[in-house]
This record gives sequence, C-alpha cells and structure tokens, in this order.
Amino acid sequence: MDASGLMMPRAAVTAACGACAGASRGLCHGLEEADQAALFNAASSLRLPARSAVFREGDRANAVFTLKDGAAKLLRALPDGRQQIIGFRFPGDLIGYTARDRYPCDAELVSDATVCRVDRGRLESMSRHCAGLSHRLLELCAEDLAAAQDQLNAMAQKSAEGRVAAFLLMLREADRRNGGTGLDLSLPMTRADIGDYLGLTIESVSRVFAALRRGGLVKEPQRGRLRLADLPGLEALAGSDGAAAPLSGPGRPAHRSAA
Amino acid sequence: MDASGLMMPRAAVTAACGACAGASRGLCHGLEEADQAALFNAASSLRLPARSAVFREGDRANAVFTLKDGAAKLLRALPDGRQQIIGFRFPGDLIGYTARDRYPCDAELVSDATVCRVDRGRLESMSRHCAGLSHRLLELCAEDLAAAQDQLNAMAQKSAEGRVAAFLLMLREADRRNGGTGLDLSLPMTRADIGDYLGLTIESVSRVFAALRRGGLVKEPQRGRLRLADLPGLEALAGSDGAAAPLSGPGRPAHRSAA
DNA sequence: CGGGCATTTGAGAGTACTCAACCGATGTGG
DNA sequence: CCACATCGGTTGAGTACTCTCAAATGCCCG
Repeated sequence: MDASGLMMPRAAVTAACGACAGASRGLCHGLEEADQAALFNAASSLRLPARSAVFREGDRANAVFTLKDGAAKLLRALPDGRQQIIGFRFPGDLIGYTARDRYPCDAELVSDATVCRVDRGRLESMSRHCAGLSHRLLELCAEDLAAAQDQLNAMAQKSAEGRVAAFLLMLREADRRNGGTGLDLSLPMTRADIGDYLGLTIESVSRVFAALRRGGLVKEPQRGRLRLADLPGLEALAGSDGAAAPLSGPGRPAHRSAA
Repeated sequence: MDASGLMMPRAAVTAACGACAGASRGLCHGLEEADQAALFNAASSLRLPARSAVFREGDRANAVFTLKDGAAKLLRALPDGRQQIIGFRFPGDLIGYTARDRYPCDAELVSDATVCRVDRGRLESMSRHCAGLSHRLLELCAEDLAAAQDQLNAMAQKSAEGRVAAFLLMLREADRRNGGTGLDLSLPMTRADIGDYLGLTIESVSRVFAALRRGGLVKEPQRGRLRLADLPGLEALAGSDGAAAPLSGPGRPAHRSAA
C-alpha cells in the first residue's frame, strides 16, 4: 500500500503544478522565491474522481498533497465500520503532511478533484536547507490543532443547530478564501459526512437543515448547492459559544461551570 | 504580560534542570547528547502553586515548559466565562511550544507543580543548527493533534460513562508513563475541570463517578485519589468506540451512518 | 422502469441537562 | 472555640434535546 498507483483510479498525471507555487496559502506561503521554485519542480498534478482515496491511514507517507480544486474529507475509520471525520479540506489546503512515516488518517475526496503531489523525500531534503519550510510545517500543524480544538469546543458546547450553523460558516470561509462570495456554496458532502463530522446522526442533520430552510436561513436550490440567506441568523445560531435562541423553543444554554 | 514574573506567584527559581535532559520523553527525546546538554543549560526549574497560571492565552510565547511533577490543564476561556479544557498535562509533558509568537491557550496548574522553563529564543537558535529539534517539535505537535482527534471521536461517539471511563484510562496511561502502577491515581482536577474537558456538566460527571463507585469499577479512598478496581470493566465502558453495555439500561449504541 | 442510495419525516424512547437542595471539608472572623 | 461563609461534591425531580426505529419520497443510474 502506498500513496500512488492502484489507490488512484483513473488518475491523470499532468506535467507540473503551477497553482501550488502560486497559491497564497498552503505550503509555499512565506517561502523565498527560490524555494518556491524548487517545490514547484518537485510537484505534479493529478485529477481524481469523487470518493477515491488520496491516501489511507497506515500508508507510507511518501508525499504531501495540496488540493487545487474539489473537496476532501480526512477521517479515521472506526473498528465497527463507522467513521470519525476529522475535517474537510478545500482548494489551497495541504493534506498528508506528518512527522511520522505513515499517514495518521484516511483522505477521501467528496467531489472530483485536482490534487498537487509533492514528494516527501524531496520536501524533507529541502527542509534541511530551508529553515522556513520546517517552520511552515509546524505552523500548519498548529493551525490544524487549533481547528481541532475549535471543533472540540463546538462539540462540547453547541446544540445540533449551532454545530450545523458553525459548519456552514466554516464552508463560507473556505469559499471566501478561494475567491467566492461566501454566499452561494458547493455542498458536495453527504448528510452522513456532515453527521460524522459534527457528532450527529443523519436524521438530526437532515432535521436541522429542514429547520434552517423553513426559517429562511438557507436555501438549497439544487442538490449539492446551498445559499446562505441570513448570515446574521446563522452567526447567532453558531454563536461564539453555544447559546443564542434556537429556531424554536428556549434552546440549550449549554452547560456552565467555570466562574 | 509575559510568561514570567507576576504571573508566577511564589516562584522559586533553582539553578538548572537535570530532569529535563534526563527525561526519556519530552523535548529531548531522540536528540544527540550535545544538543541535550545545550538544552540542559538553557533550562531553569520553577516551583509553582496549584491554580497558578504557567502562561495565558495571548501572552508572548517566550518560553516552553516541561512539567516535572504535578499536573496542568490547557484551556481556552470562552467569552461567557466558561472554559473549554483542551487537555491535561502530566510530568514529562511539554507545554507552551507553538509556531506563533503568542500562546494559543491558557495553561493552569491543577496541583502544586515543578516546571522546567526553556527560553524560546534559545530553543529556536538551537533548532537552526539542529534539524532533529524542529522535527521533534513537529512530532510533538502531531501527537497533540492526534490526541485532539481522539478526543473529538470520544465526544462524538461516546456516552457520558464512556467518556469518563476513557478519561480515567488516559490518567492511567499518564501514571504508567511516569513509573506508577496505573491503578492508584492522583485525581487533582475538580469535577468542573473534568466536565469542561469531556463536554459534560458537573452533575453528570458526579453521577457517572457515583455509578462507577456503586458498580465497583473504581474506589475513591480520599478526595483527589482514585483507585481503578475493575480495569476490564472500564475498558469495556470506554470501548474502542462508544458501544458496550453501560452500567444500567440498554445504553447508546452511538449513532451509525457509514458502511 | 426497477434498484439502490441519499434524504426526509414521524413517533417514541433515553440520555444528559436544568434547577434546586443538601452534605462535608476548609477557612475566616468574632 | 464556634458561627458562618465558601467551595467542591452529591443527589433528586423534571425537562428537553437528540437518538432510534420505521416508513416514505425523490433522485440517479443501469
């Protein structure tokens, strides 16, 4: 098992990967031009279909990838067949970097996508010459850590509605980072994916979406597409914490404890 | 505001910090002897009382710390006065390393403790010469990330009993790493701390502990001390997922969704 | 057109929360 | 030395949110 070949059905390998070096975020951010060029040369671009795996937990971590377009989910398969979704990744995001020699989780595409592959060995030999690169990796890891902790907070403190609202606002931010309006979003993941990410059942997710539609907070003009119609309302639901009045009833003030 | 002086009431600064370099885990793990010696010289030891802050979110990250004895909690204060506890740290653990120039969260002691302070600037200048050190930092960050993700999984999938059981088994592992039997544990944190960590109310935590005591799974011979009396039982409750029969009733098979 | 999949909706059950009172230990001041 | 306040913890009763089980709908694809 490794991160190439059989795992990537119908992969079309193109020559080099301009978008990687050009991206304002991602791996190259803050690197000097010469280093960016070196990364540029170490990269190749792949086109992959929805539901294919970029890599699997336990595979040898021979490469890191940046997402050029499409969306991916990072997940850990649970022994009983369920899955815990660690997070979603969008264009410009880096996936698969790790300090270990094996990937710590699966990466699966939730839509057709183009990824940019950077050889791990190349990256590491570069990072020996270029202090900025290893620092950048630590920064990225710290960002992921912060995101995981925000997610922890959401799971601990927020109601189902609050979690979904916060999730939608996260999608919005991802869209804006990539030059979108942040109002008309692609929603390629299934209710099951969202539930596995937020710690809710499919039914609960569906009910929350139904309530958001009824409340006029969002519209779903078509499958896989979502329009944020009432941003303040969503932000109130997501709340910086979990409070704020839900769409119906007195809601859950979330538990208190500290002073 | 910075990580020294006023924040550290009654701090007693001793000369150097042998235990830091000697620790088999922590910052020095895997470093060459000369590098360990350099870190050794850059470190000083502090004695701090329970409830004091090692650093606060937003403070300039001028130092990293290793816990020599005692226990600490990492937390983020929420706008409404509550707190989200990110994790607990035990002897041998490193706290306060980050890629940013500010700490991303508070670190508070839950018991009297001795910490070993390593100057950040010293650490960074070392890491420029010593590739192993920055790699080690990335490794530590990746470990924290994995722990946060485990915690996410627990919050999403496990019942209150499962979370508490998993928490106790985590304490057990920390005790064993530090040479204890893993059976007779110190439990310096309050129910509120545990609740804020696990996403439960004080009352729920208390009820779960009561149930564990009634079921003979644990004993609390005195305040702040806990004996694990039925390890298999606790492991069954904690389950690799959230299933397994609870102490009473049919319990929560946790939600399913994936294939 | 039929099968499979994702989603929706309904009814009922159960876990964890809320509110509230009480207990024991600790610490302070009269 | 004791009254009293405080803090952490425990326990009880009732509520409410989310899960479970079940069935129906709509959509895509062969």
